[in-house]
Amino acid sequence: MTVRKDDYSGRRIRSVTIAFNIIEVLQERNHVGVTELADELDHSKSTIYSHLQTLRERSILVQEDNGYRLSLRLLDMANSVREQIGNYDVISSEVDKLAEETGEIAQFGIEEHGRTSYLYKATGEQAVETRSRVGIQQPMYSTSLGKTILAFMPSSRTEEIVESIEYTSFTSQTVTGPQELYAELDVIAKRGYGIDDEENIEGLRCVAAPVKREDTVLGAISITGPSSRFTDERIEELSEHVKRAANVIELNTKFS
Amino acid sequence: MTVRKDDYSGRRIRSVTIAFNIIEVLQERNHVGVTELADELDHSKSTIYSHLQTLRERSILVQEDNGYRLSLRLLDMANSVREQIGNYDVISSEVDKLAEETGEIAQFGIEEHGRTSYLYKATGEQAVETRSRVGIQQPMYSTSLGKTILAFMPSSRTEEIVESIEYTSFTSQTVTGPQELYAELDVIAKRGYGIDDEENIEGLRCVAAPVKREDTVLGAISITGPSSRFTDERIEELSEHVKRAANVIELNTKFS
DNA sequence: AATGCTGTTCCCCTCTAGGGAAGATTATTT
DNA sequence: AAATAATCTTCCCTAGAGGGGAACAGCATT
Repeated sequence: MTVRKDDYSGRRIRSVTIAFNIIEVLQERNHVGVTELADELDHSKSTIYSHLQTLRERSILVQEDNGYRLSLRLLDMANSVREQIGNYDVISSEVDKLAEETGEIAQFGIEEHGRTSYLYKATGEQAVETRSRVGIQQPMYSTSLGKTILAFMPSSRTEEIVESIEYTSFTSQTVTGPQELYAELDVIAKRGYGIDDEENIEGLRCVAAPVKREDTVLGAISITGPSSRFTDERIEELSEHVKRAANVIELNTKFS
Repeated sequence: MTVRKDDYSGRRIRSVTIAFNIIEVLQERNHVGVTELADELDHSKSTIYSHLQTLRERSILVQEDNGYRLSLRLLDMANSVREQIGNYDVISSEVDKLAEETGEIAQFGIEEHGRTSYLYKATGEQAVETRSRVGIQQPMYSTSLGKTILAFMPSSRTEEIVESIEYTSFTSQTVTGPQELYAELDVIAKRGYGIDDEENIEGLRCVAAPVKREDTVLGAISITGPSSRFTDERIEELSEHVKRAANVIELNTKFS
């Protein structure tokens, strides 16, 4: 297996960075004008203007009366990403089912550059609000999805990631270093599912099961809920649900 | 109302163009390497490499064993776009309903830079295959969605668009110029719904109703199907369906 | 061990692209 | 309606960004 570096080496292209800064601003707030963007990103109006024209020509954004906004073109890109991941339909339908039958939050995540990225999320009837969102990243060591993925990927890759992590304690329960994490991963590997016991967010617990494929993991599927409802017994019970869902997804992964 | 130019003036940023060329290649095919991209886009490996590192740092793409692929970050962007459009939930549920009750393809589109962009698509039981896809653009003058939107937007904007169109005949029925188009728009405005009678694709007919808001149009909702099933009577019948769906969406558009 | 792939780094030189400022256009004010 | 103040857009100058070539490094295959 090729050794991947998760640090960022090499040169950066400044104008590309500027372009994505613009896109990021537009992601948070639409109908922004040239002047406003120039002020916010600390560039001259002419610079921003040229960028906007470039992005506009590429149909990344549209110009409307009251400013620029991101275009639907991005929806097409997102679709391509979903298709490339493969098995999106099975995954989403299993996550939906899980959310419905448990009433909680169900999610599917994969590893990207040593972090957990959410591919799909469904919220059940009594689900709590969380800040997790499709497409964003979270640390691997503080989430059930991340730890579960780590526990089942080829050990060479697991080590790469574990060693490159900078550990930050989000709560008093957060794993604080490699040794502790390795121990936890062992437990998960043996038990077959991973738990997040208020390690990422105070008051929230999760259970996750890996979706395996040959000698590696495609991702993991999880359920999240408030500690009040997520007793040890309930978690064990829920672990059966996630394992079953994971299994269904695995069975539908013959090709791709 | 501000006069918008739909032609592309001003300077372009070359490196941003290169970056999006890379993204476009990656959209069609994942796990592409540096060398391959350099060949395909006709740039040196070092150039492509720097770009890839930049995009990687921005989490636009991920580097895996067998090459680069677009990251889930794009799903997050797509979500922002949907949120910015507003009323996405009502729109998608109405389109779903429409597809289900008619068994055909139902779509919702908006205008972007004088073209029709698809925001949402649902396919019913007996739906035919089409190349339309969420996020992509089609001409306004050859689609029921586009013509319907044109028919109900402020006339100043309609003119701007109609005049800037370059007319291409996709089928023998395609509208061929401004005069013909204006006449058609009049009919649509009076009738309350628009029709595409094999004007965009041979063998396909569509009906669309506008989703209005104050003095302008948010977009339009349509049903598409094979001419064999879409007799004039059926179309008139279906027009009621789309008008009803459009109305439901309108009623849910108080804010935003 | 040798060859042929990849990805990565280095350096040079050109011309890109960022910035300032002035000109257009539209909006707001009086 | 004229005047003012915002925008957006264009133009030009010049520093340094970034594209390219080539050499290097790391794997894989033979």
